[in-house]
Amino acid sequence: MQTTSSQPDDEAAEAALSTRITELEHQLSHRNDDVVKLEHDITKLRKVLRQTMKHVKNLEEANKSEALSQWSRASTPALVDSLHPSSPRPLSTALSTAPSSPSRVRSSVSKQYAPSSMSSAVSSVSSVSASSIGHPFRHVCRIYSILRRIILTFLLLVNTPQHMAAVSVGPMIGISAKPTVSAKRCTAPALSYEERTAITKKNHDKQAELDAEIKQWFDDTVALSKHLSDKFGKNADYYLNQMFSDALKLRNSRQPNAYNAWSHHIAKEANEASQASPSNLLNLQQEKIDDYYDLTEEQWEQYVNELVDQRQSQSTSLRTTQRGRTQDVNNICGKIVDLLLGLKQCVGIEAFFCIFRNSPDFHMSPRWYFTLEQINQYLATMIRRWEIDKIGAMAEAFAIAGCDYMNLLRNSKLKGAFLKASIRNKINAMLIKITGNSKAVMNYTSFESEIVLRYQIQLIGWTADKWTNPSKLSNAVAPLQQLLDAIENGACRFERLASHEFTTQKKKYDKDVAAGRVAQRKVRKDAGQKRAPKARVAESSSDSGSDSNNESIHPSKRSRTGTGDVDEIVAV
DNA sequence: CCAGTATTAAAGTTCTCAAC
DNA sequence: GTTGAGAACTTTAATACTGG
Repeated sequence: MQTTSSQPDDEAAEAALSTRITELEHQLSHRNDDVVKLEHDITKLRKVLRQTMKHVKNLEEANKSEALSQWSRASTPALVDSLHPSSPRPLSTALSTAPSSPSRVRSSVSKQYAPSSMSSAVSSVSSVSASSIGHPFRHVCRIYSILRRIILTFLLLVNTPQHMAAVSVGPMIGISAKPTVSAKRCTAPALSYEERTAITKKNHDKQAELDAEIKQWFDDTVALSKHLSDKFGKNADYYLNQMFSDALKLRNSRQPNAYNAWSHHIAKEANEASQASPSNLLNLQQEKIDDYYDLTEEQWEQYVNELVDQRQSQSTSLRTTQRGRTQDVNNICGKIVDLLLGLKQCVGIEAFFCIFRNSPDFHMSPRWYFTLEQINQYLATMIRRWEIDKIGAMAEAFAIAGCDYMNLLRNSKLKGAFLKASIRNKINAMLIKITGNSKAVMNYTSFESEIVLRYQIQLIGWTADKWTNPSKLSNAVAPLQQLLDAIENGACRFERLASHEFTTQKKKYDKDVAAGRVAQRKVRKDAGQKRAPKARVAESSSDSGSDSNNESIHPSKRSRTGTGDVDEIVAV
């Protein structure tokens, strides 16, 4: 009987033992999984730590704040995301795009004057380590705390004055405002424990109510974006971007980081593989996130360069269609106008611009913009031939001609006039340069006395057949072009006279003057004579209109009729 | 005395015209 | 269309005068 009674006991014990073994095996397998995960995460952290130490070296040599910012942008979000492989989307994306709680809004505002990227990175890491990560990741949290200490050390390094790489200096003169005297704070009332608890509860309730209201507003907004998406097409995110980020569109684009560059690369590959429909980037990122961590630094750099090239191509490549070009012009004009008006408001400026085409393939009338219409009216009054239609047309014609003036000139007369003007301008510029006198003016008639002896310089390499004012040279193009070339390549130039050369030149000049070989400026015909009183002069001037034969009256200067060849360039 | 103004001549530039 | 001559026009410098 004992045997029969003990046998079932043994069987029960064996079954219980078997169950216990199964449970233990099950727990062990879970623990093994945890260990594998832990090892995996520790490997990733070591990799990040190595990169961090490398950045320490870089920071000692380069712009520390910039490098640190780039590092945090490139590495930290990916690191945070890596610790939540089960999350439906990367944590960094979720953190940045999820409806912000009021407390998060406050913290972001308070950190905007700190090194923002690092602050946010540290807070992200901190929040992850403190709350979200479960028991198996306790070791990871410890390593996180070490990392955080390293990051904080970086912050101190960067913010210490002797490590500043670039210093912006404010204005030398500041406007001194009346200092604000802070009011003396009242002494806090003595409250009992119950009263404090009640106040705390009241504040919490108020905050919860506010959070609920804001959440409601955000949910409504998201619902509206979905409604717009259904009604007008396009993704709902597009409308959220329109609502929240429109003002940011004028800002410069962000520097591409390695994660974004890799994302761009895999999306491009996927889209090229399946022409049918564009792939979902978030899904792609989750599927291939392990590939990202296996990349070498060279591959990171390669992907970043690829993205930079792509952006550059988008911003500067030739638009192939008329519509694309027109849209581009419209967009850029709108942005320029916005920027100028912003400057006008913020700084106090007025401005105008003219945009015109440089290719006959693109059809667009020259566009002018004035922040103030009166500027155009004033210029039209004060400047002869300020006609924006003509100026725009001339600028356009010049640009289309490849910015080569000679291509625009129809005949040798115009070409000669242009070459003479160029010669005059360049000789005047040379004279100003060698004399150091910004008001020096070339004198061809009295060149010997007014230029050579006055400034102790001489002009060598003059190629024209005779020495005279360029205006009086022949309009033949070839010799004028030869002279201009000589001036441009330095063969024709001013040179300083040595003292003995100057003495010789001076003696020769004096001799010529004595011999009457140098034409002197005529003596005024009224020199030494008393003139009529001013009142009488003014009176006779006022009568000039009725007495045009009065030779004592200075003839009124006639304005040019403006019918010359230069105006005809507009018709090109 | 000196700054401002008016007048004039000379220098420099642009335009017209006629010959080729 | 090109070229040269000269007229027409503008700019600059020199000179003289006025009035504070």
